[in-house]
Amino acid sequence: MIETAEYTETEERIFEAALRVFAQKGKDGARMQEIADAAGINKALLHYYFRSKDGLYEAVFNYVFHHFLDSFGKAMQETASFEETLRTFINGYVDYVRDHLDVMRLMVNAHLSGGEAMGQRLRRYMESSEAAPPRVLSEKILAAVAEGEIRPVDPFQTALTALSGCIFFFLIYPTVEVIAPAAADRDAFIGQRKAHLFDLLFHGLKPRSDG
Amino acid sequence: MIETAEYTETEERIFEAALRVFAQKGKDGARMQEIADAAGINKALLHYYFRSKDGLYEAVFNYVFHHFLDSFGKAMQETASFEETLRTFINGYVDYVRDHLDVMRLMVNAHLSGGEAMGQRLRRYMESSEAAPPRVLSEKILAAVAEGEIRPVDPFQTALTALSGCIFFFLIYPTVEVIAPAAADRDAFIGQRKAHLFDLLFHGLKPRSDG
DNA sequence: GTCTATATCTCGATAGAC
DNA sequence: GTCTATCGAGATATAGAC
Repeated sequence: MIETAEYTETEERIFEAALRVFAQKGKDGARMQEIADAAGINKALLHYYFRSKDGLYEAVFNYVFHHFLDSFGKAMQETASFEETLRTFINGYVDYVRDHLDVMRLMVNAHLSGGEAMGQRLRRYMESSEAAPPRVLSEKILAAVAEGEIRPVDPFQTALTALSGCIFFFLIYPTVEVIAPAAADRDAFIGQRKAHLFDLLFHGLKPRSDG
Repeated sequence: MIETAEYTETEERIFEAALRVFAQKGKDGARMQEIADAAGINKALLHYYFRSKDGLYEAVFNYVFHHFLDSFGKAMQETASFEETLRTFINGYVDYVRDHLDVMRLMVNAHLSGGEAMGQRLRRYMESSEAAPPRVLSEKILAAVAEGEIRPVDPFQTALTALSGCIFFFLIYPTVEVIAPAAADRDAFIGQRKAHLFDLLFHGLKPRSDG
């Protein structure tokens, strides 16, 4: 569920339904009829509120795009130790994706079809966004390396690995459930995932005496 | 490019084209006309070879599904040390996805729309597949933990993290290119990624004297 | 096997009653 | 604002010539 304060109740119902359908089927694969059904309204109303399918998609995408990037960057910036930074990133991202699965799915779908368009959009947005969590993590890693708090690693590659670990398993959860018996209890599995990611990354980054 | 030995030359051209289009647009979003154009043939021929759009998608999906899982499991099983296992997994997976981007995209697309169907399919297939690389890695981790070669970690979570690190960045490469200047040189970036992943995971798994 | 032409249906979008 | 009915474009699929 996304907080869409600036919309009326009906618009919000459409919005939520559209996000769900677009996220799963993609822009081309989605059907206006399916969105209308999901929203519990008539198909004509979609066009009354949002002029066209393109218009509806743009509205949903733009909202989601900012929502996703702005999620919890500030909390990241306020962390004191690197340990806290890493923990905030992992818990924050995993919780965010858990609570906004379709937001993540829509972003992934947008990457699948038309990656260049994705790049363009991001380029425009990035100029005004300093607080995207992966960027903040990257900077914190750079600082921690300089302080000797962690081993000398590539900050961007490391942030990318952390990000992957937080998101990818949600994307392939149907497969994960088949392979791992433990994944049947979703909440428990997510908890394990957070703990594992922190443990592995923290130990992987800690300086070592023996080499 | 995929090796499709059991198909004629025309069928193969269709196959490749269909994979490309289905991977980017999804099953519903794909257009038979676009596939025909990409294959350099007439639309009617698609129906001559594969009865329907559904039939074509099923053929492509089933082939890709096995191709993806069988990729290099055997090489994994033959590794001696855990260090070699990890290196084989990372290099193998990264290279495989680099060379078969659309295979990965099709699998991701299938997860986005209709995850349950994905689970069903996988469940059927898994019974006859012992060599899927993540499974082999998971077993090797379990053995290495027992031997005291690496720290006591959850084998499945660890394999999942390795897998995420090898695949996810390809999926969001358009975004990666915008954020990381280094990603403009794709080959170099992929090399860095392999090195980073091995370094971080290996150090993260190594036993430590200091706790 | 490969093409052109066409039938059939589905989807996005609009008109118009209420 | 919300509905029913419908138009017209574009999609899958087939028929039939070569």
